[in-house]
Amino acid sequence: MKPLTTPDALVITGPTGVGKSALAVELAEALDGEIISADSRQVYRHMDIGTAKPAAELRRRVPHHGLNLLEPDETYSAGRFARDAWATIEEIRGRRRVPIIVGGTGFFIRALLVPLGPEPTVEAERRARLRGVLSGLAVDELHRWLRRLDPPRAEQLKAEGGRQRLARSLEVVLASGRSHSWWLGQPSPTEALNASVFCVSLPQEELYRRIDERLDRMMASGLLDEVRRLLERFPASAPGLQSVGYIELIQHLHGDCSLREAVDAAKRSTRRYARRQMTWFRHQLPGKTVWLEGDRPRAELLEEIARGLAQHRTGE
RNA sequence: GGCGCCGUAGCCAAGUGGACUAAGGCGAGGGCCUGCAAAGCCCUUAUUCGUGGGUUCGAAUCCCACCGGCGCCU
Repeated sequence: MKPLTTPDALVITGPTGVGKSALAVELAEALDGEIISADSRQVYRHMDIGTAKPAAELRRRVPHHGLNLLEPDETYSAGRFARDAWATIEEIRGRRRVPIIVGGTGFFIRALLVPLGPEPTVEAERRARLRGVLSGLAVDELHRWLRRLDPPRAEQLKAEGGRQRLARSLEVVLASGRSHSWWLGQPSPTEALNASVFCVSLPQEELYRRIDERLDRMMASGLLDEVRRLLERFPASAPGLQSVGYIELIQHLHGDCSLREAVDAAKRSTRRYARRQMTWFRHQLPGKTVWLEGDRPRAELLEEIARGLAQHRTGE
């Protein structure tokens, strides 16, 4: 019997430190799959320890895609991720293998599940100039401009907009001559990925414990040296370096705090990040997402995933 | 034993009689999200100022006692 709705891919997500990478590799081995990373930091080269990039040993066992795409001074985006991931998914399917998307960047994953709309094309130079101008404006100024150029969007962002989203909306209007609201109303040119989504979670206390331990391990593995080497080649303001762990250690290397303080701060930031991820997952992941308890034995998790897949097949 | 200083939220801390129905920071918790997402944002968090009395129209603020901490003296 040919399944009616075989998923085109699997998605394994969850907060940082729950153990997605190792689980994904075992899953890939069991399913004859390949892994696509959905992680906004692991796309950067030279940032291995602090981004908890899957170890060489894991990468030898299963092909990993989406890692080491950029230099730390380059920027990536959800849209670009979706395009890259789609291309890779098709390649993997062409090999008659199973694409397994693994990562904690919720927005990237959602860009696959709920495709982003069309985007105005802007030449890089013009866009950079626009961003430069917009970044010089105060938040309320941005909001005033948006209210004039795209009232509905200004209304949406009003309460809790934030400069980045306000600037994005203005950039779209200014570059395309059409309001961001208009763009948001356009149907998406790409189809939604038909995937079974699994989210691994852990009781908060346990997750925090693992995060702290992992940071100590990162330090023992030479995270400080990694950061030092990065600073020799890139400015501290490079997009890739705006990452949990790196920010704090850079502060220490700049002499702003002791190493101990930096490590403690890095642990706190990671915990806060994990918390934000959980909030996002709770509300933004599809309703049919299967939640897995990360402290259960891996074999049980694999079984549960298999059950989830069977359910997906029967169309449930 | 005597003298002095201090005691405000989980932590740090402002306020030293009336707009305090007690700043701010950290931490913690919750939330937002259509191309920077490990980003960018929003909200909540002391019915009460060590305890008990007193003075006063009014006290975190003044007085007394006690408790706790710190320092100095003997």
